[in-house]
Amino acid sequence: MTLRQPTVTRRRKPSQARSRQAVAAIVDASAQVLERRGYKGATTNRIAERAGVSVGTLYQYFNNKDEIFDALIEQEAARYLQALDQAMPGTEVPHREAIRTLLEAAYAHHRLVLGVRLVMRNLPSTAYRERSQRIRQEMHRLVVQFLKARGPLPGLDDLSLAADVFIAQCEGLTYLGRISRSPEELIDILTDSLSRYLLAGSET
Amino acid sequence: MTLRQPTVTRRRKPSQARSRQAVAAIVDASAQVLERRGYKGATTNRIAERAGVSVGTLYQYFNNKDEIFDALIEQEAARYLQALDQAMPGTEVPHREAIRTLLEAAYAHHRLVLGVRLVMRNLPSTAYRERSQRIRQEMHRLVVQFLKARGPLPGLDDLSLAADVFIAQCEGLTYLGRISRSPEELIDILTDSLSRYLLAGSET
DNA sequence: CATTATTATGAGATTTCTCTCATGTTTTGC
DNA sequence: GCAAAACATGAGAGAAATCTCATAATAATG
Repeated sequence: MTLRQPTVTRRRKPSQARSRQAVAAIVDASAQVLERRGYKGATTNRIAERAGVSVGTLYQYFNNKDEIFDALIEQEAARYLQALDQAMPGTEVPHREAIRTLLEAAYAHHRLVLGVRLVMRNLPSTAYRERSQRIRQEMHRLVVQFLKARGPLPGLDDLSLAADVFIAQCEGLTYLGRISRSPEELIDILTDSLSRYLLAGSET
Repeated sequence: MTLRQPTVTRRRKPSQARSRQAVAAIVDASAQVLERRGYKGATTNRIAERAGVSVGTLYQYFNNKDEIFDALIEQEAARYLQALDQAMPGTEVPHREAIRTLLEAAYAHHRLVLGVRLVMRNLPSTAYRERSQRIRQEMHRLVVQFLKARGPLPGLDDLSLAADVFIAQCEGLTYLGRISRSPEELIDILTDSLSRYLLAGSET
């Protein structure tokens, strides 16, 4: 009997520009198809078609369908955190405006975050938790850093707690965004809510 | 050419207690399998097995797999809203405690809400939006009613807006619940955040 | 410009799931 | 207690998706 290696990468690794482009197109296409047709409708053939390559090409670089989604998760998580990091306002910006800026950055990614999360729920639950936790921890770190940079806020002793409230708001923003008010309005009201929470003791 | 009726119910309708029990078991099983294996792993055979019936029985009452999830969505949405409605505290309860009570009710359902939402995202997008919107509207109505019953809150002119903030918090709670802090702690901090927002102008 | 390495292709073999149907069991009605 | 109606079963037909492989095209190398 032949022993099966776990998660063998028996696939080609792209070395030329052409193939790297193909891989990128496939991952991006997977996000689009996912968005349009849901998990059920996101077949490998459709993804390949949308990416403008053949299924064969797809399977040159991915062992199976879920590996594509794996790559998508990694990519989007990285992009999301990077966007937040870059949007991080300096201390010269007033608190309220700084909060709004971060919320805007979070909102800009909400569609993809949703798609990614949908996929993650279809992963084995351990892998899902591990990934979620990693992303969330990184986001938590960013927000704590943001709050800390703003100096001591009166009435806010536990920054870790405050960061969780912030993240909870971003989550809410993400989901409400699909159905109710307009993006601008949503960001308005959540800026308001968070300002009241974080700046309850201050005057600005 | 034969015209195909849209959504024909060519299935049996349960009339005996036995079959009604089977249908309920199937719907409940679908939620469990969904939770454990994700959308992809929720096959009709597995759902039937978990429900303790045969696939044949399953197809006596449902035209196809998605109809099971349809029933699940209806059931869980109804239960969720009903739970919120029943948990609605009277006006004798202090504001802060009343807020906590509602958040607890919302949290108690978060797992199922998550599962249901996962399914909904795999439905055709129009059906998805329509349902989401209906559920959200009902929830919005409940929260506005709650806020209105509590008399005029200083500094809160737009109750509809406040309700959206409330719902956003519930969403956040739901999602954070999977990964970070303990439920009790989460409810604590969100009670805090919401109290600060809703009661910013009052003294209680 | 010939040789080799890399990449691309898509028909279809294989796998997996959905759903049917012929048959058997239980309940109801009389 | 018997006929009819309702219900249950699960092997497997049919449908649908995943993934392979033999072949061809393109790029790199020297």
